[in-house]
Amino acid sequence: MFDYIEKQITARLNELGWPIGQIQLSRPKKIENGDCASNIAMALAKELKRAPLEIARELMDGMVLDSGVVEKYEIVNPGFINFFQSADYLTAQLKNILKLREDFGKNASGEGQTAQVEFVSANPTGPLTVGHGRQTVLGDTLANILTWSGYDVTREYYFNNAGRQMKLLGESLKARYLELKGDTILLPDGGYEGEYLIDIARDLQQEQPDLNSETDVELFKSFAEKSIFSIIKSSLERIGVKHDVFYNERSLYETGKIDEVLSILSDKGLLYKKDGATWFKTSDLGTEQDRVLVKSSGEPTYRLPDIAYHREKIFRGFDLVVDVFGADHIDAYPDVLFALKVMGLKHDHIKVVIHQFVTLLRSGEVVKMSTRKANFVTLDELIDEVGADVVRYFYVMRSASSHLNFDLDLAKRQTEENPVFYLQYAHARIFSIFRRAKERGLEADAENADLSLLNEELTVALINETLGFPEVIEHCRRTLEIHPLPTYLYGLATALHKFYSEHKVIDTENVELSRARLALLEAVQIILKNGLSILGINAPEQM
RNA sequence: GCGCCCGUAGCUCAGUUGGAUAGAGCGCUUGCCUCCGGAGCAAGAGGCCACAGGUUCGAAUCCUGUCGGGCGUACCA
Repeated sequence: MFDYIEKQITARLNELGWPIGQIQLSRPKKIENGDCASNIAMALAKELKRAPLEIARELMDGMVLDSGVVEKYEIVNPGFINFFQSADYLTAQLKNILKLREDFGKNASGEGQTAQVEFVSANPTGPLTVGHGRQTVLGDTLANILTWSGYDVTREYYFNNAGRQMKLLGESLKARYLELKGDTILLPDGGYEGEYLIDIARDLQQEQPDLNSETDVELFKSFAEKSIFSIIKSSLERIGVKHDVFYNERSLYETGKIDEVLSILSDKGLLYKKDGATWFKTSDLGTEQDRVLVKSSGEPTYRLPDIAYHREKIFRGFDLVVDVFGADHIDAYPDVLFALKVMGLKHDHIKVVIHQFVTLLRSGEVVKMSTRKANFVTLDELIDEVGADVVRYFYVMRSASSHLNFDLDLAKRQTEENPVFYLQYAHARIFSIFRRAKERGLEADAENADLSLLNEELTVALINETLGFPEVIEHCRRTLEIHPLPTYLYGLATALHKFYSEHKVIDTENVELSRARLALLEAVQIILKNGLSILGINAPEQM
């Protein structure tokens, strides 16, 4: 309907020889203002130097509107043109949902294009924490949205299993291992204190009981990496996330990509040596201080492989690249983009989604989290407490750019009045009605149902609500924000519950009306299921 | 100091590219089960959209400044 009206207005503007700017159509909040509103008359008022109402009248006079789509229109103060959709249009849309079913909501905006979403990317130094969890769910859900928009999506996990931190990890495990053998060995300075390393040390002892203080730390390091990665992958699996590619930073060294970047930047005159380190002139970018790319020890900082990695992403030819980072990485990406730019690479298609921190509250107290210290809460523990569905929903129900307060006590208590259950209940409730209808010999049958019977206020409101689904998906894709989806689904569930309270669906005295209402419920059920599947949440048929 | 994010009901948060009388959940007050699942619905109270200017037909939304909170500002990742 929006497309149709936009087309008609454009045609009419051409006819009148008026300027065609951006035609903004919106869905009015109040039903008395119709189903689609245009502000075009007000927008043109200045340019045409005429009153908006007058412009609206001239525009609309002589406009031909298909009565199968638009039933009527009104021109109201201060110059809105409000369009009211026809009942035929509404029922046609409903039929469309029932025809498309699990494809309803998909669009072709990314058709034939590839997208890569990089998320999690935690180095294997410890289990995933509550903080990683947000990124995990955000990234996976974004990937789902892109899939629904037609993209061929690659989910990627970038990691580094070399360098100082991993060495510290190996040393920490070695200390724990020797500790189990009765030695009193202190953890290395800045080492990893988490209890998970004690468990891993125990496993190692089982497998290889004869290691000692002479054993090369490399052995401990690689055992720790293997063990922790398996813990991480199991967490990801529990929450329904599966990466297509695990990209090892080391490969960038082995294939010489790191050196290539250094030599290109050097040729551009953007590198210089100081105090034994190699510096990158980022001051052109506006940073106060230049950044170190290679430490005086000869080891690169994280920035250098990050640049090389993103250069590879460009070479790999993705049409869209999405990086999901936590707010603590906010300073890294401008450097990377700057480096790509000076290397003459186009990077407009690289989008960065930054999410703010998760504050975890337990018994009203803020739990500070640090992987190296022992006092963190893992994603696994969170899933144990509230379940994967609740975890996934809570992580995406808020805007990524807002801080997320995750109150564990509340999340547990909310097993009774949780928005997740509200949505799942709506879905289950529909199935319950279907089961009961079947007992009475009634089934949803859109082909033969007389959908024009669906004309009561709450019923029309519910149908209208269903039509918004594709718009929400499209909006999520465009903005790379996903919280509008849970918000939308919640509203749909509310519209359903309201409809349910007002109208009895199964009425053996009125089979025609029952059929039509069952068809409507089926449409709602399809959308709930589609929406929940994008969120990675179960849509139960009974609870 | 500088950069990014946030500031909307008692609390947690929505509010599509600027639109019409700013919304929801929780909590509080009060109704609705002989009836398809009450994990629900209805009604009520609760607001100077942090503050001050500006842009315009029109601002919670855009611009500037101020105040408050978070994150960063490493030869850690």
